[in-house]
Amino acid sequence: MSDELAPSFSPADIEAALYKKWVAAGYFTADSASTKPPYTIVIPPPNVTGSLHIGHALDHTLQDTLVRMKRMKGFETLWLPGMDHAGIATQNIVEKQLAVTGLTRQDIGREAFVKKVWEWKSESGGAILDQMRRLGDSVDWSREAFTMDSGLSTAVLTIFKKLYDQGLIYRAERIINWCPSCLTALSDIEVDHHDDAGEFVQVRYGEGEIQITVATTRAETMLGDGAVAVHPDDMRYKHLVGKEVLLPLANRYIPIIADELVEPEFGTGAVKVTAAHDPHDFEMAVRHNVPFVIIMNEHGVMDGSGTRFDGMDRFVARKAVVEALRSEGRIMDEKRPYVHAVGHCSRCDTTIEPRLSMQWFVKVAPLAKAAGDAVRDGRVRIEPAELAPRYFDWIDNMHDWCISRQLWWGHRIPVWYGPNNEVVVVGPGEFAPDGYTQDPDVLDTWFSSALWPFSTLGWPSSNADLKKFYPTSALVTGYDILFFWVARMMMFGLFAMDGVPPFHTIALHGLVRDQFGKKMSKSKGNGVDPIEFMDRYGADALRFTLARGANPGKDQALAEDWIGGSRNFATKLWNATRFAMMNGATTHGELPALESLNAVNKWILSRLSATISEVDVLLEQYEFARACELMYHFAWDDLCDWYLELSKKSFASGDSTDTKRVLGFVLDQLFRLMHPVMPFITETMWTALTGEESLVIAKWPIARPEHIEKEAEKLVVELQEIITEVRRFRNDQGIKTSQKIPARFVAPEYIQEYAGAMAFVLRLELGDITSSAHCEIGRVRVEFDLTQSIDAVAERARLEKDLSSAQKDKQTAEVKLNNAGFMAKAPEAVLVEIRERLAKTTAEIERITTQLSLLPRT
RNA sequence: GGGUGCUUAGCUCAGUGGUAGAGCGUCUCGUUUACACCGAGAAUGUCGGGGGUUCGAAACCCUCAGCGCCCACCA
Repeated sequence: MSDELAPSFSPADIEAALYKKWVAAGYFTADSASTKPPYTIVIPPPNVTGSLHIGHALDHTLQDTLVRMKRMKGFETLWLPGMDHAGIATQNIVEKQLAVTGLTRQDIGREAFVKKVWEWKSESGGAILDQMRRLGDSVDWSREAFTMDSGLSTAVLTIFKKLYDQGLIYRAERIINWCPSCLTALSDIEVDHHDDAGEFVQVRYGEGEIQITVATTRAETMLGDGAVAVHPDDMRYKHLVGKEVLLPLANRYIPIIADELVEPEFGTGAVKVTAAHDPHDFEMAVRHNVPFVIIMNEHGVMDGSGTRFDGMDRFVARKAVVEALRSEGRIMDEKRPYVHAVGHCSRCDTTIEPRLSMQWFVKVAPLAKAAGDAVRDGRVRIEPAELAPRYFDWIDNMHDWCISRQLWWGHRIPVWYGPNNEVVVVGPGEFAPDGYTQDPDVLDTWFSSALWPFSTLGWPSSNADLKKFYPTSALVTGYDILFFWVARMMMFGLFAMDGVPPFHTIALHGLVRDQFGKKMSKSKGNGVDPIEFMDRYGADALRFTLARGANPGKDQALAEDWIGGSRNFATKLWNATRFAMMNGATTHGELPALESLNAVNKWILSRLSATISEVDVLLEQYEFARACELMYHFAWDDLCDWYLELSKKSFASGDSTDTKRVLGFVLDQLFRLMHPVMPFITETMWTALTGEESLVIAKWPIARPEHIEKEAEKLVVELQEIITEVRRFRNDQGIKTSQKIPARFVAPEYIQEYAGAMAFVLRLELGDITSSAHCEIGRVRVEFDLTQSIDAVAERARLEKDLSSAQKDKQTAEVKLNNAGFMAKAPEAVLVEIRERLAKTTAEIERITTQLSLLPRT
């Protein structure tokens, strides 16, 4: 125990030292044999860029806040940290690095490439871990990094086989989203739709008797047309159905079919059917036996149409095809630009090409039903509830999930093919027969991520961890990955764990925006760097800022000023604690009997208890912003601005035994309460104050109902009003705060008792004086002996302002009381309040008017 | 196209029926025995527009306008 705190603190120093101390003491390590109730929290896989993103800083701040609180409440807490994040982003980064040496992944081969990714990943992953530790995360990192070739791999094999055996995984040739740049299939949510200025051209097919005009935005795909479709009831085209029409440029004859899917109102009412390059067309083609003509390769280059367009890029071909058609006089109409939604790869923004190919899919219907029901029937809560409709909307209308990716970085699909197209799905510990070859594709990263809540606990083997910590208590994450990750964990959790959902609560927070509420982006350069802010303001300041801005499900704007404000708050607390300790604040000994305390001490205890109970409720409801707001105002306003000020007199006069003990108690409790949001500085101050081991393992503060003291609160509010009024008077009179004024309180006994304390704060010298000026606040009159006469103009202005505000208040009260409807229907409590207001304002007006009349004319 | 959210002080945002709030910024004063990363005081809003419900609306309902986000295989 150090007897005093340094005049200033260095965040970097205390952060590094304390983190080491906490880890060494084993505070963060969960023990599945413990008998405490479990509190498990799932945290998202960190990103792969090698540096802490502000969004992750927010994630981890909120998660760690909950974990620290729960730990103090006596729970056995466990984080489920994720380090495994396969997929395109990682692969792209390493491929780019490789490209610097002039090589491609094909050049060095699959094995060498994967090894290279691992090397890079452990490096960047390690960097992120260090950065999160700096933030103060109390993650049990001994469970970190379930890797591709350890526990998670077994889990992937197990669930793949289980799904396959139940017919929930299948392989099929379908139209999928293909990125010609990443060269892989993508799931629906990896495709972003945004408006592009394209073209919309009407092309006349056929010759002579049999002609029909179709409309398209992708003219080049006509080379792969297998039919033209119209609506069955469309009278314009009824006579053509069943006939064959000449396909220009390709010089083939294709049938005209009728299908309900066609909108007669749209375009010309006739649609070209390109079975292999459009999902809609694919559906119709299956129904009508239209052939699949593939005319483009995986790079988006025309290939296989047997025309002169082969070898052209798809966009070049589009222009060329339109030109060729124009020269044949077949373009009947064209709109350019034609703005319409086009799919883009969410990673590289390349325009998605729908492509017919053989892929693996998860049949989601039964899984999604279960995942929706778990929330519908209340077994899983989504916080805030407003976001639940978004979840239902998505999960109830989900298409089958394409899980194969043509990448090298990820879990290999555990399927082997025999020489005669035999298919063997390989489970854990199983092997395919000799001569079989494994599917070259890997699984979508969210496939393995979906296993997180139970695979990290050792599933599929049943052990103590899994029994104790599943289902998890909470998932705290941004709403942006509700579909990517959350919904998929729900589906797989329910499936693998016999219908038990993976979490009790899904708490969704918003995203961090820039200071003007705009989305952060690299191209705009408005991103913020959490590391830089921690360097400059400390981890506590960053954490408190993020927590203070976190309203459930709502985005928060973040600027450097905000963090500076939190740092100021930390400094304020530091100085207040230093002052308290210099004046002998202590946590030793019994708290004095309540009845024996003065009103100021009673008041601060009452405020403390109220704050504790409100903060506790708010944190349990994931209302971080409101909780922080209460702590902030209790600490700064109630404690620093009023309690410490009002206590200075007793410290100065040496009559402060009660106050020392009460102050020590309040600080002790406040630090416990704030520890989850400002772990480092509270730990430092608390251990200095109490001499005890650590706040991490201290008990969470409990509100004491017996400390709630309405009378004391009322009295202190009165004292505050008096002090504020005298300060106003001094200010308006231009009297320096440092100048002492002889004064006297004319007040009821219960106020008079605090005259000394107030005089100390107000720099008044109490004594028998000749009054030359005074202030009146309700029943209290403060008289001053001013050496010079008062500034009557300033005083008149002050009083007139008070008068007009009192008159306004009186008027609104009168209007209400004269309103028959109000008198008849307003509740009694409101009536009483308004009557009191009327009485009070009436007295005020009388008092001020008298004072004004006594002022010398100027 | 379908959802959904927002619009409150200069800026960013709280506020789910009873006299409009916070942080930052602004103005004035001030180094008094914790703190200038401070203290004291002050200014600032027909709560997006228009209707309605109510004794009473920033809040509830309708409508219009603007902004944002999510979802969407209309060629």
